[in-house]
Amino acid sequence: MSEPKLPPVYVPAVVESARYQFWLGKEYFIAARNEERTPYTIVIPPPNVTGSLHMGHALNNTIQDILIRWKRMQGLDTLWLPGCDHAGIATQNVVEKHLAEEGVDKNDLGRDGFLEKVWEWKDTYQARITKQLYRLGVSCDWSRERFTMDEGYSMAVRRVFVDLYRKGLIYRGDYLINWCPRCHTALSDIEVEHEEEISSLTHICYPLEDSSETITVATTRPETMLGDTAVAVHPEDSRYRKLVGRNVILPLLNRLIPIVADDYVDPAFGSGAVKVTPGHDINDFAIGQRHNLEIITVIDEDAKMTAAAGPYAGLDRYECRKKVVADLEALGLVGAIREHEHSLGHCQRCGAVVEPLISRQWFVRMKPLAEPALAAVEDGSTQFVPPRFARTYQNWLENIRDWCISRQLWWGHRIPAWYCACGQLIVDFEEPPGCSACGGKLEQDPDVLDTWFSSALWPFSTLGWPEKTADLMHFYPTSVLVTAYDIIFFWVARMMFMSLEFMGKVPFHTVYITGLVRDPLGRKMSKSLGNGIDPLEIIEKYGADTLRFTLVTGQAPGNDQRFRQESVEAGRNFANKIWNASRFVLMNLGEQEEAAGFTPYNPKETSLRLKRTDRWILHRYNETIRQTTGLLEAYELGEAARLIYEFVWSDFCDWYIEMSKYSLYLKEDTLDATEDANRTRAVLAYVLDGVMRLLHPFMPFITEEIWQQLPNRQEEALIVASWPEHLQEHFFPQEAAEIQLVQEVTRAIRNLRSQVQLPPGKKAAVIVRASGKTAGCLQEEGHHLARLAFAEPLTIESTAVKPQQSLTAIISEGLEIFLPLEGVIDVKGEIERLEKELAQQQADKQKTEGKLMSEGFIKKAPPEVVAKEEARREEQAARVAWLEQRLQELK
RNA sequence: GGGCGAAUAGCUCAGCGGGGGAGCACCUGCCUUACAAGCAGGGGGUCGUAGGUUCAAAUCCUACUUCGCCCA
Repeated sequence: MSEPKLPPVYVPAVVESARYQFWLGKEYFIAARNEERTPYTIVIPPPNVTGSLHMGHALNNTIQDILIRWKRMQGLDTLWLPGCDHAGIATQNVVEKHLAEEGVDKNDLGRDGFLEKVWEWKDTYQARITKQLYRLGVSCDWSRERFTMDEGYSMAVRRVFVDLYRKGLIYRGDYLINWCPRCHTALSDIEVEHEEEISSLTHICYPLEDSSETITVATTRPETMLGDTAVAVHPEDSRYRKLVGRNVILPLLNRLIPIVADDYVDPAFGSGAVKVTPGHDINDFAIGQRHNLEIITVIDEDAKMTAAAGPYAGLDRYECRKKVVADLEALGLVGAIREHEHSLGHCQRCGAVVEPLISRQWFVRMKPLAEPALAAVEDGSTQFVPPRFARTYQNWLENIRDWCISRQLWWGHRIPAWYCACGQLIVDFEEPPGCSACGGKLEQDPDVLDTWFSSALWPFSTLGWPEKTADLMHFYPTSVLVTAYDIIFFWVARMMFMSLEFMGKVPFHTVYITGLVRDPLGRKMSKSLGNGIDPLEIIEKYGADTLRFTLVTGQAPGNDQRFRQESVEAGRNFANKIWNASRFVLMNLGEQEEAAGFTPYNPKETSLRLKRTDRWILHRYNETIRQTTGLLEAYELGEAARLIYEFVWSDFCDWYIEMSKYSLYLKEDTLDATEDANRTRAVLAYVLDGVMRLLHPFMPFITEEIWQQLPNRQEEALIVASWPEHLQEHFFPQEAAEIQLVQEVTRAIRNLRSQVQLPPGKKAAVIVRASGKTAGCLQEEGHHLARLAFAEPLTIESTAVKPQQSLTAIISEGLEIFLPLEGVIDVKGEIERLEKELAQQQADKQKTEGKLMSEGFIKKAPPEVVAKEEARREEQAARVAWLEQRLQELK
């Protein structure tokens, strides 16, 4: 063995940054755009430039990197396109807050001055995010990095807007929209988050006109009564049928409003009559439309009461609520006030209670766009992984309402619409020189577009659209989109319909949905809770590979995971295990590099005489390749990682490396011994090389680092090395079964030894009763039993008899193990142990027999299953008989 | 009100029709020359409850219970 080249503990910090620079320098991440090769494209879900990356990003980008690195190794023309999102409201809020801390109001800076500050912010944070992604090890093509407000992208946004407008799919009008009084902008329906809250349900009596009767309505928002323009009842409600068509006098303002009949009203709720405020409630707005009701706006953009609220004008909506209730009480018009749970809309970005308001905004007509998007998922052009998320997507698109896309913000894509004092409206890509009707001066719409309007174009506009660039022609449609389930509506669905509308093709064939990364208690990580875990901290402490491995093994597609310190440590231990296994192999190859006669193992043309253990590990390795590749194809990344873990730790480290020591440490200077050692080194090196390949997508840094130290490399870097293939040459089921037997015998001996607390390392005689091929195999591999179970001297005979005082075990019929223990044996303990095993075996045997007695089973189960049960019965019967006999002998 | 998910070892989770696994934790013994971030051995589960389908159910179906999420 040569001097160790590697330290005994893996220190990620030493290798990671240098490795990333190496990959970058060699331009391995840059997509070749080779027309001959099959493209494989992923566009990154662009992180918001609001701040830094969180665990969700770490998970999401790890998954993308695994897919990209795997496909790159498979020889596909891979492109992973990175970039950031300008994140309209979110970024504007963050920068406003930041400026406020410095005592600066955005209005003092003015629109242009403020935007300058936001651009500075964007530059800082995009750079920070990029650095963080570097640390994670992602292999994005940085030469193609995009931003949702860069020049080309902005052009694409304008093209889409103008095109949709000209097709009649974008319109402007006065409708009830969700207004955030804090952010001072309109929001789309999905930017409103509903929360269940307990509030008061106030019953108010409205006096009828020309009568002393009253009709009672129930509301959680008494202040909106100032804007009521009707009272509605259900048409079938006998209590109120005679009142329909009559008027009530709206208290406080003394307006006359009609009683109308509408199916929407639930007769069982409250009093069965509802007040109708078309200006401040979405359902009331709908009723208003059906009955041609007047719309009165009583709350303004600051959530204060308007002049229409008469004496209440200028009051905040909540102060007004109190005052209205008090005034009504003074008039004796308030009935019961009950506690009531109802859901209340909050602004997604700032948490303020959203106010439904009538406002003039721009909308996208959704029906015609939603239909093809639904069809594409219906016919499988785009598939969700796991498939259940397709239903989420469908439900949303099937019930979709028009999309309010204008935002009263400064940061974002300015709406390409210009107005003239003469009333002319011009929508165009570029600013028109003057009014097309009167030649007058034009003014551009001050509003910007919903961020998601531009994000929806990400899969094609990042590739150069509307130009027909070579990238667009080659890399579109993209392959897989990796994202969390919470933005299926915001982003996935919108990319679908925009891509279908403008590219005529789905943007990706697969949508891989991840769960959320939660804190150890299962709570969502959030700034307000302060329970977030910074991925960078984990990377600094444990390394990026460890973080990646932890995240990917902790997840199953679509399921949330908890991020726990213990799991990270398990990942760290695995990295260290890999490191040390590699150390072992490299240390043993060290002197061999200089020595003559080292033949690297080549499965296609080998002169090496493979031994049973070699064939076994090659067989297992081959199986691992097949299964790993299959799991990756099925997007079961966590399962794939666990499978490799199992192979590396158990098969390779615990068994093959341990067994290899026999060949490597034998210092006999014979031709055979030298050949044996050389062959073992070659196989060790071959399998280690393969393991590095299989693990590379998951743990890129450590694998590249180790791989670079392997001798006889054909390729220049692991990142561009080939993905291992399942080889017919490595199909050795016979040897695999034989070594499995050796393992079972080893474990049985170890188990017997530990019964009597024989210290490991202390040699003890073992007698094995075996015959035929089994005996031959154990005889040949006997040296492993001697090394791994300290079975020395070892006797293997078909006629072996149990020594008087000995512990015994049975592996299978005719394969028995005796551990002679002159004077040491604890008879009572041994009887207990055997009785326990006998009970177990008898129970198992009974179960099997029950199955085989059943006629249905014999008739209907597949023959191979029946055969398996029959074999099991034989085995169990033999064991039971054997155990009974041993117990007899002991008693 | 509609939809979805989860319920499996003490904890965190895989598995999703033919005798239930992992990591951590626990018990016992080991500083064995790759690794104590390790090695070897061990204990521990009527797979939420009740029905059903099937020769066969943790796995498929139905209902229910608890928890969580999404939509209205």
